[in-house]
Amino acid sequence: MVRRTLPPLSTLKAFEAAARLRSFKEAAEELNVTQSAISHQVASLERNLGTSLFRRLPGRVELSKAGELYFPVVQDALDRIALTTDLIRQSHAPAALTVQVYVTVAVRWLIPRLQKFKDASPEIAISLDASLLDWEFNADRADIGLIYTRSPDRPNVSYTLLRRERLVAVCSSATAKAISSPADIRQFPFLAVTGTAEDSSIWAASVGLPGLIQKSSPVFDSNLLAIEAAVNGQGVVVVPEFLVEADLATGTLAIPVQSDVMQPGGWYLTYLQRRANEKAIRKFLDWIRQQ
Amino acid sequence: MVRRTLPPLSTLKAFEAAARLRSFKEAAEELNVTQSAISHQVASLERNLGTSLFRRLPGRVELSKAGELYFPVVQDALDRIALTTDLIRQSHAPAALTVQVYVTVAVRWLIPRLQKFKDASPEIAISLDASLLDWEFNADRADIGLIYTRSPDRPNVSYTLLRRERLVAVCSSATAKAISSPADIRQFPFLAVTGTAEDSSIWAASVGLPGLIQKSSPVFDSNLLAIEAAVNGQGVVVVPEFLVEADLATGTLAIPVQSDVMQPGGWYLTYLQRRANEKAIRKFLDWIRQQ
DNA sequence: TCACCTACATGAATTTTATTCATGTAGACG
DNA sequence: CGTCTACATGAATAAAATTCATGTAGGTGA
Repeated sequence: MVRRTLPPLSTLKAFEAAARLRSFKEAAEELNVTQSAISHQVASLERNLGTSLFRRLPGRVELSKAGELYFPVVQDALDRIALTTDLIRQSHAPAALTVQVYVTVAVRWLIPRLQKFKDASPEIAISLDASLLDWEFNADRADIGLIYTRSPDRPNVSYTLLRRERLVAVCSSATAKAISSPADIRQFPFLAVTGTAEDSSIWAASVGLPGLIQKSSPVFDSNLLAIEAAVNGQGVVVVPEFLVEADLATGTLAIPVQSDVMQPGGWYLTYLQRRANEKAIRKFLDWIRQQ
Repeated sequence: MVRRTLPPLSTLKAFEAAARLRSFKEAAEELNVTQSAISHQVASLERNLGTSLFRRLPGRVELSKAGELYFPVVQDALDRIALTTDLIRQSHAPAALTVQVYVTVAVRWLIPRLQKFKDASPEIAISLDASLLDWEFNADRADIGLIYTRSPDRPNVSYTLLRRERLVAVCSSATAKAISSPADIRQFPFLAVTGTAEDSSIWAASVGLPGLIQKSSPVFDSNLLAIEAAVNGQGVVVVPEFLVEADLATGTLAIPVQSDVMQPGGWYLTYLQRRANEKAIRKFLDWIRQQ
C-alpha cells in the first residue's frame, strides 16, 4: 500500500509557476533557479502522482487533463498561504523599504529630500538601491522603484505617474555666456550619456540642430557624471529639468538655449500590485507625490 | 529587502500537524519522524516568519497569536491539496487494496472466500497484511482492516460492524467423546492464546468453570496455531465460532460443551473516514457484508 | 524533597533532497 | 541543413531535512 496523501510540497512551487507561465524556462527565471531544476521537480511530482501533469510539445508545454485539475487547486492553496504568510511577516518585521532609484536621481533629487520622509515616518527604515544594472523596476531587489519609462505596462506592476519632465540643455554659466544662438552649441563638446540618446536627439531636433551628437562626443555612464562635467565647464548636456533645478537656481549651471520639448516618457513610482496596500509603500507613495 | 512570500513549504507539514495535535511529539509520530525533526522544522518556520508560532509551556505547546492566525489557513490549504492529490492519484493508479487481517482470520475465513471477490472485481488488486504486530487498524500499512475490538471509537476511523460472534470451545472429536460434562474439560490441556484471555475466561465462567486457564497451559501466538493443535487432539481452545465453522461441519473439530456466550467486542471493517468514498474500499465493504 | 519522567531544544553528524552542470534530443525556423 | 529553443537526463554538488546524542525545565510520585 503506497499512500502518501501530500506530495513533497516543494515540488508544488515549481509546478504552480510552470503551469501558470506555461513554460519551465520562465518558471525557472521567476524562481531564480535553472530550467533543469524545474524539470526535475515537475518530473518528481509527476512520478509521485503517477501521472503526467504536462504535455510536452515541441518548444513548449501545456497542462494535461490531470494538470488542469491540479493547477487551480494548488495555485489557490499557495495563494492563501502566501497571503497569510505576508500578513504575519509584516506585523512582526520592523518596517523597511528599499527604494530603487537611478544614482543621478538619488544624489540630485531624492537624498536631499529624504530626511523629511525619515522625520515624518521614522518607523520605516529606508534603503536605497542604485545599482545601475536595472533600468526597469526589479521587484526582487526593491520594494518600490522611482523610474523613467515610456511604457508603464508591465503585468502585475503598478505605476503611479509622478511627473513628465521638460528637457533642458545645461552647461556652466561661463560656457553659456559664449552661446548666443543654438548653432553656437556646436563649438562645445556635447556630453553624451549611455541610454539617453533619444532625449538628446529630441532636444536637438527641437532647436533645429540635427546631428548634434557626434560619435566623438565624450560618453558618460550616467547623467550624474555628465552633469558634474558640465558644472566644470566641460560641455553641454541634455537632462530632465528636475535633476538640475538646484544648480540652475544657484547659478552653478545655466541654460544656454531655451526649448520647451518634453521627455517622451514619464517618471513613475512602481511597485508590485499585490503589495499596494502595505503601509510602508503607501506612506512613501503619499509622501513622494507631495514633493 | 528580504522578501520570500512563500515559506519553505515542507515546514508547513510539521507546523500543521503540531498545531492540530498541540504536541510536537505526537506530530512526530503522525509524520513518522523524530520529535527533533518537528522541533527543527517549526523553529525554521518561525525564523522565516520572524515570529514564534507556539508558546512553549512546560510539557506542552500552545499556539501563539500568530500561530492561531496561521494554522487555519495552512490547514485548509494543505487539506485542499491533499484532497485533489488523492483524486489524481486514484484516477491514475491501478486500483489496489491492502487488507489488514489477523492470520487466523486470513487463513480460516478470508482467503477461502477471497476468490469470489477477485472474480467479482478483477480490476482491484488485493494484498493481505497479516503482520501480527498490529492488533488495531494501522492506516499506514493497510487501506482497510478486518479487526476485532471492544471500542470501535478511534477518531477519523470508520467502523462497520460485520458480526458479533458466539464463543465456542472446540477440540478434536476424539477428545470431545471423552467429555460428557463441563468439568471433564479439566482433564485436557487448555490451549491459551496470547491476547484472548478475556474470551477464554468469559466462556469458562459461562459454563461454571472459573480458573480453567492455568499458568501451565500451553500458550500459542495466535488462534491459528491453537486451533491446529486442537485438531490434532492436543487440547481444548475457545474461539469465535466463525473461525471453526468449516471444521465443525466436516467433523474435524467438535464442540465438547455447549454455551451461548458471546464475545464482548465485535468484528468490524475499518478504514479512514476520509477514504470512505473510494471505489475499491466501497466494493470490498459491500462484498464482505454479503458474506 | 529528590530522583525520575516527560516534552521540547540544540548542535553536530548524517542522510535525503534539491539544484546545478554538462550534455542530449526533438522540432521550429530561417 | 544547420542553428536555435525549450525541455530531458544523469552525474556531481549544494542545500536541506532528519537523526543522534545530549541538554533543560517543570511536573510527578516515592
